[in-house]
Parts: sequence; structure tokens; C-alpha cells
Amino acid sequence: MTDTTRGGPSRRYGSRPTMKDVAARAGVGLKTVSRVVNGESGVTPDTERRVQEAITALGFRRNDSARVLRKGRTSTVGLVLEDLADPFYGPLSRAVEEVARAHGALLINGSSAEDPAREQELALALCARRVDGLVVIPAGDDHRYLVPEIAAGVATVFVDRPAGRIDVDTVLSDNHGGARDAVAHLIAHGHRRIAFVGDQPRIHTATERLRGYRTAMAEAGLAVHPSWVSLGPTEPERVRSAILEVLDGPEPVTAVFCGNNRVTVTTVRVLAERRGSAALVGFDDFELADLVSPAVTVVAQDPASLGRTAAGLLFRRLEGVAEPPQRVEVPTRLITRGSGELPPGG
Amino acid sequence: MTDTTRGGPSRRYGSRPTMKDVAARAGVGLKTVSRVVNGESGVTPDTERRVQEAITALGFRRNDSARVLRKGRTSTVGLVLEDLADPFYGPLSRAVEEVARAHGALLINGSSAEDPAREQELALALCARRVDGLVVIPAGDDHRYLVPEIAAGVATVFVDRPAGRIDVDTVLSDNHGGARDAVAHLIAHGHRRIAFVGDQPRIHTATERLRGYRTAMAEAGLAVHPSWVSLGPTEPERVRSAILEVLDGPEPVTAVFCGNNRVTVTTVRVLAERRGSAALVGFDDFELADLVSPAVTVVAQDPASLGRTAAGLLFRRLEGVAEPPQRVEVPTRLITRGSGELPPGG
DNA sequence: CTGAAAGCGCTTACAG
DNA sequence: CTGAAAGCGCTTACAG
Repeated sequence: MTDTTRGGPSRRYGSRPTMKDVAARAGVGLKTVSRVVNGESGVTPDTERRVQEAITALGFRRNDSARVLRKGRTSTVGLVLEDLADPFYGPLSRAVEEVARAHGALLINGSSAEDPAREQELALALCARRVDGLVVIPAGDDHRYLVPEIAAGVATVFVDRPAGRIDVDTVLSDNHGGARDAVAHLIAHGHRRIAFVGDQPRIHTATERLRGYRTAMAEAGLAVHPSWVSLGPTEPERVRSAILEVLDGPEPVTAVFCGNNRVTVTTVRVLAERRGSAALVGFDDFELADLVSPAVTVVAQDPASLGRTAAGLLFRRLEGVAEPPQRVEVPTRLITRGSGELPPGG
Repeated sequence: MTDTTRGGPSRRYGSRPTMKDVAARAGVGLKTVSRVVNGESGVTPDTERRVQEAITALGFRRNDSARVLRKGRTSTVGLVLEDLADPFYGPLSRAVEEVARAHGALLINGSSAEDPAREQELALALCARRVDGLVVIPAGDDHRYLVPEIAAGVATVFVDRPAGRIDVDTVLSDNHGGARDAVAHLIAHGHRRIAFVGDQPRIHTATERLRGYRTAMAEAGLAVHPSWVSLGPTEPERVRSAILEVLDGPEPVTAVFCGNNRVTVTTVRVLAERRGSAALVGFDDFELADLVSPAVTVVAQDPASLGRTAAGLLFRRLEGVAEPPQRVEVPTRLITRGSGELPPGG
């Protein structure tokens, strides 16, 4: 029962030919095969041809696991994000992928589903696969588990949200400034009673945007009634009841500032049912925001730019740049389309 | 200049401790460390504790490249898709990821950008990394390059579009039937002059949907004027001019059937500018389709179901099921919202 | 221009 | 319960 077919024309299904098999078939040494496979110089055209023929005949493909074991680098970077199906993260991921590709690297990404335990599990699984670098959109707020990995040389960049309890390169949108602009815009259009409906308070961007809301209100000398602020999951049911409460409760508002695109979309639905009873500005742009009625005024982030910037930092580190951790802020942009310019009392 | 610090408390930045280092520090054999790391039985609680301490002290993390080299399986699957930033592929990718996760596997995905060469490069790079299986949304139409990989045991499933010149498991939407339903719906609402604007003719889904369009027209005894059919890139400019041509050309239509979500979105924009001068049914559902005016009637695909089904087939194969290649068809669903029920001559 | 030997960091198969 | 040896498939460092 010995494996006598190894390297022969009818190898067992599931086994793969190795460089050794190719070398045997081509009648050359192992190192010569390695040279051909890696396009190194110093091989006679005739030898190269024989090796290529053996490669094709056997269906050889280099095993990168073995290669990595010797070389140390995997030419792979990891991306931990919240949810690939979210239209905010798709373009971000794609941007990271393009930068990686330009550097000859592959991207592995995984979704944390907003679960800190899953984020950690994923990030460490990527480290065990020895990614050269890691881009993280964190779900949790304590990232000390990455300290040994970073010490061991895994380049690490956080994006969209900051890292907790470790000091690393970080790329963030100007959440506070963007939210402040949004709310100031509503105030400039005559609103005094403005609600903020956002994501869960343990998410950094949610609290930063809330802070921007409070700043704008305070700068205008406006009090914030506690019932106007609602943070929580972005599930449609939660958002729907939050919106109805701020619109129809004892302290009704005339305008709503939404903390992210999931919230905005549900709010647009609720307002459409009620026939536009409030002004609206959303954080994050979204497809067709210009085509609903009224068109939705937003503070746009640039997810592709966030991804590109983060990946750029990552590869700078991988190229050996050793400077203190950077903190890059990506500006936001107010896009007025109608919903944010509605007067109070509509 | 020897590396005397190896395994010591101050190893060189960038180097990583190995099981050997852990074994030395804990005063045990290599195999014992392996047992602890992999949670195997047969280790004294006291020994285990000493090993765990050494692991923590050194910041050890198992190198999966080395592990893979011995075990043969990587517990990784690859997904080649068109563009992660496309809202159709995000949910599909996420669904594959969830199934992989349920099987303890990680997902590596990459975008082909609709370029056959890049698709091949990506798929083969994944094979070189020895993914256990491959889910492919192809850009090209000749996949014989995968034959050696499949023969070597890489489980392979095509989804959304069929493979070219190889016989493999395939999961497709009912493109022909869905398109036929869409066009029959427009005909039932009185339309006789109907345009089809779709994706490039080398894309299988585009031609299948065109075929469905022709079937419905033929079944109703309606002639198709050549100028009513426009296939090409889904860039907004191309779609815009195609739409204007079928609406305002010498053979104006009263209804448009759009071949995919990118085309539909642009068409909605163009029609909004012209104030709803034609009926519209789109292939693919999209966010806020219910909120634009008129709301958009679509033939909905279920990208998550496509992904789940494909990944399910993949893991069945990985579990050893050996049956002839399957071809699974996922049904589509007509969702009427208004734009497809507009009468001709609006 | 070419190749034999050693070794990357694990797991396997075995022996105690 | 524990560990020494061999080997997975490559690349490195070297010698011819």
C-alpha cells in the first residue's frame, strides 16, 4: 500500500505535486525548479522549458504555506470590519483591497458583527495566519490583546473608530465636526427643537456625533431636552419607535439629526409615511439620497478614502517607516439636498 | 553577532517565539506544548499551567503556516467576486462568510473588477495559498485553468454566473424566468414598446435576461425593434445615453426593463429628471426602491441565499460528498411597487 | 548555470 | 502522561 504513484501521471486525487516531483520529472535539481517558479535568472532557456513542461504536465502550483514558513512574510493583510453587507464598509474594504493589490498583497477580511469577542477571535486568527498587517474597525474597546502581535511586528492600523488602551495608527472621520455642522445647519434654518437618534453608546462614532450635536446646540444657546436623544441598536424597529417618540411625544421636535446611514434610511421611511413632518439631516451619504422626496441632506463621509488612507499608513509601516503612531482625521462634507432646509412647523 | 536573545525575555522586534521557545521556558518537550496549544488531552494540570504561563510571558501565537504544511487543510475558503463595493455582492459575501464560520473556516475574498485575467490571477493565488475550497463569481468564460486545482482536491462552486468549459457545481438565479416575468408584467399593463437596457453581452446574466425579455415579447406576439435593446457597461454615462435614446429616438418606447441594479438606479435618475415619462421594472432589488417616486417595481434576487446555497454546496463537497456536479437555480420574485404598473403614454 | 544540505515551525507516528 | 525524531514543501546559504 505504498504511494507508488506519487509524482506519476495519475497521482491520487487530493494529493498535489511538489517541486520535488517537478524536479524528478524534468531531470533537474530542486533549486532549479524553484528558480523557474520564481522567475529568477540563471537558468538556460532549454532547462527552463523542460521545467515548465513538467509543471504543466503535473499541474504543479507552488504551496505558499511552505514558502511563507521560510520567508516570514505572507504578503497578506487582514481587515476586521463590522459587516461586509453594510454599504458603508463595502467601499472601505474595496479601497483597502486595491491598495493591498498595488503592493502585491492579498486581503483577508472578516465581519465582527459588532461583537467584541468575535473581533478579537478574528484578529487573532489573522495573526495566527501571520498576516503582515492588520486594519481594524473595532467592535470592542480594549485592544491590549494585540500588544504581543504588534510587538512581534504585525503592522496595525485602526480605522473609523479608535483603538482602546493601546497606542496605534488611527484614521477617523471628523465625527464631532461633521455632526456639529449638521446640527448648526438645522439651527440656521430656524430649528430650535432638534433630536439626535444614533447608534449604541459603546460605539465611538455614536458618542462623538452626539458630542457634536451637543456642541452645536450649546453654541446656539439651545437647551437639549433629555427625551430628544436616543442611542441604541440600528434595527428598524428601535429606530422607528425612537423617531415616533421624538416627533409625537410630549416634547416634539421639528428636526432630526440621524447618527448613521442605517438610522437615516429608517427615518426617511417613517417620515415618508407621515408625509414629511420634520426636517432631517443624516450622517453618512447613501445611494438615492438625492431621489427620495424631499431629497436627504447629509454629512457625507468618504469610506473609500478612510480605507485608502488606513491601508496607505499600513504599507508605510510595512516598508519600515518608524515614527510615533499617527492619528489622521478625514474631513466630512455637508451636502444640502432639501430635507435639511425645511423650515420648522411644516 | 549571533542571535543570543532568541527565546529570551527581550527577543528582537519582529521575531516571534515558537513552540520550541515555549517548551524551553516551561521546561517541557515540544509535543507537550503542542498538546496544550491544541487543547489535546493527556497533560497534567500543573504542566499545562506552566506551559500557559510561558505562552503568555513570551506572547506566543501558533504559526498556522507551519501547521497547514503538515495538516494539509487550511480551514480557509476563497471567494472571487466582481466588486465588494457593489451592494449586490456585499450580502452574498457575508452569507458565504457566515457559512464558512459555522464550519470553522475563514474567508478570503477578492475583487476581479470584471476582468477575466484578474479573476484567474486571484483564483490561482488563492489556490497557491491552498484554500480548501473556492467560490467563484466569474468574470471570464473559460475556466479550464482550474482543472488541475480541482483535480488536486480544491472544492469549487460557481455562483451567480456559470463556469466556462468546465463542469462544476453551480448556483444561479432564475435569470431567464425572472426577466420574462418582468416583461410579461409590463405587457400585462398595456405596454407594447419595451426597451431592455442591460450589462455587457459577455456577462451570462445579461444575455439570459435579454433572452427572457425576448421570450416574453415573443409570447405576446410583439416585435422587438433592434434599437430597443442596449447592452454595455453599467457606467452612468452609458446607461444615461442608452435610456435617452430609447425614450427619445425614432422608435420611442413606453417602458424600460433594466438588466441590473446599477442600470436601474441610473434609469431612476434619468426618469426623475424627465418626470416619470416611462414605466420601469428593474432586475435586482435595492435599498429605498420603495421610497423613490414612483416606487420601483423589481424582480428581486436574493444575494444572501445565493451565497448561502453556494457555500452549503462547497462544504458538502469538503465533507466528502461525491456526486456529479449540481446545478441549483434560485427563484426570483416580482415585487410590484408602482413604476411597473404605470400605463403607456404617461 | 546548477544542485545538495539545512532549516522555517509545526504535527504525525511512535516509543517510553 | 511525556517527548525525540522525522517530515510537510518550500527558500536560504553555500559550494561547485
